[in-house]
Amino acid sequence: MPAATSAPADPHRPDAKPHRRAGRPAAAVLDQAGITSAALQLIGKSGYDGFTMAALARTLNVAPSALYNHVSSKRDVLVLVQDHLTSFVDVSAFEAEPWDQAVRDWAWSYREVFSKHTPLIPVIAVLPVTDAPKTLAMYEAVSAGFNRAGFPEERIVSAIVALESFIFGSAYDVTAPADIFDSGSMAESTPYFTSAVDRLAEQGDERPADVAFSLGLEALIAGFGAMRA
Amino acid sequence: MPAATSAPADPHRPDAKPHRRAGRPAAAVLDQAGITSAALQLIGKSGYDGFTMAALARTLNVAPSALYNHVSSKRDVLVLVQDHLTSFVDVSAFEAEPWDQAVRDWAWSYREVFSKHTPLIPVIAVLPVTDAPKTLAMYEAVSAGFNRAGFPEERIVSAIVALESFIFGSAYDVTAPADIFDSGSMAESTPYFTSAVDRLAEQGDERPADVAFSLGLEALIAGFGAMRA
DNA sequence: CCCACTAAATGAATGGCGTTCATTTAGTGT
DNA sequence: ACACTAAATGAACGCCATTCATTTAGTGGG
Repeated sequence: MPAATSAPADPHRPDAKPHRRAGRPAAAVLDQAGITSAALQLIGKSGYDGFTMAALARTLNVAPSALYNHVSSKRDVLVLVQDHLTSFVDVSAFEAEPWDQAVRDWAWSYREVFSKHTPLIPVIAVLPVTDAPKTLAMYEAVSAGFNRAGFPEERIVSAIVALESFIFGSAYDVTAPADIFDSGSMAESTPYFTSAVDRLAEQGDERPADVAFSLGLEALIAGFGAMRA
Repeated sequence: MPAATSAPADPHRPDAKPHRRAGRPAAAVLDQAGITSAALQLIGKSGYDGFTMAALARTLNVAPSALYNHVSSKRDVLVLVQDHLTSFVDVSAFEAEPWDQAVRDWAWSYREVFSKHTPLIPVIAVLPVTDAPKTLAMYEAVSAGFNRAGFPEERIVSAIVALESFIFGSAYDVTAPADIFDSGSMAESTPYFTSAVDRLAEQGDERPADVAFSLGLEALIAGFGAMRA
């Protein structure tokens, strides 16, 4: 049985090889890194609908069943992709900017990355950090930033969870159709809402999803910022 | 072709029948309301994994293909279920409580309902309101409450969207495993985060998801509350 | 009264999916 | 040269949503 996703290699010792009791065939066509990048490519080209184990195997010139020597399920592949994507989330501001700006930069970057991968959100949201080392690394960077900014330690995790929840929900908004709030023929029975929608449309040309995200994010930053020592 | 979900019957005239040019068979075993309630029951009993068109048809004593006379896809059924569930979200506080308490009550109720139905969230989040009359009614009640409280009209929709995003993301948290933040063997390489997780665990016995939700919600309420006239 | 018309239900078929498994292939250390 | 093993194969399996030609059974108009 191959190493499962839940026991990833220690990134600090990439040479570390699992204990083996006999010879190992050299010509390994497949490995988790290769599967991950092929999956990411395939998703980029065909979307999540076109992302099937058969299609993934085809891009790797391999039989579908061969994948199961390196991965225990399709969900496993999604977890690998998710963790890889998380390394694209920019946490650098936590070492260069004041706390509020760091949170802002991180949150926008986080939403940006996953708004193109909303089918992963149900997976991420309930995934133990043990199964996602790069995600864990992101949490570490953010936690360190909160700590450095004098944020009360017992609330750090809750604040991150709250921010993340808002970010995930907002990632969906980005993909919503532009006319999602058009009440159409029922407009006359919903005067308050219809009027509010019209007023929004009159506003600047900024994307509605961006306006809502900014509004909520600034409220969260202000509210949490007041908790610092 | 049967009436689609996107053209629901006017709730104010339940007797209104679509124009027909010839006789209509009386023994209609199936209709959208029956399908919706059967679907809800089935989901309650078997979860979303057990919710298949075949299983749904079985509970209605009907062939799977018969469903397609009343519904155009499985997604359509999910939309019906979603809209029905939304009528369980409590918006009454907007007519009885001050604005901040009304938002609080509504948000907790909203999260409560959909935390048991997270597979619907990807559907709701991008669903045009036209296809979901009860959801539209909820927006109307909330908009009216914001208006009455002196909230600037051009920001009402953005505020609701932000709150909703936070609620949807938080609904996932409720279903996450308790040990989701256990960094396990990698604890020593993530000292800040591990320490923050430990500190959280030392706190009261309130569910972590509830603490995070409360933290974020209060920040949003405070931030948005300051915008009122 | 019955006939033309229709909505609704049927059951078989389709194509795709994720996954399993017995088997084969091909390197490796002893 | 042999024992051992990881990895790849290809054929199956069961399940899924959906389609479609056909049948069933009511109804209003003549």
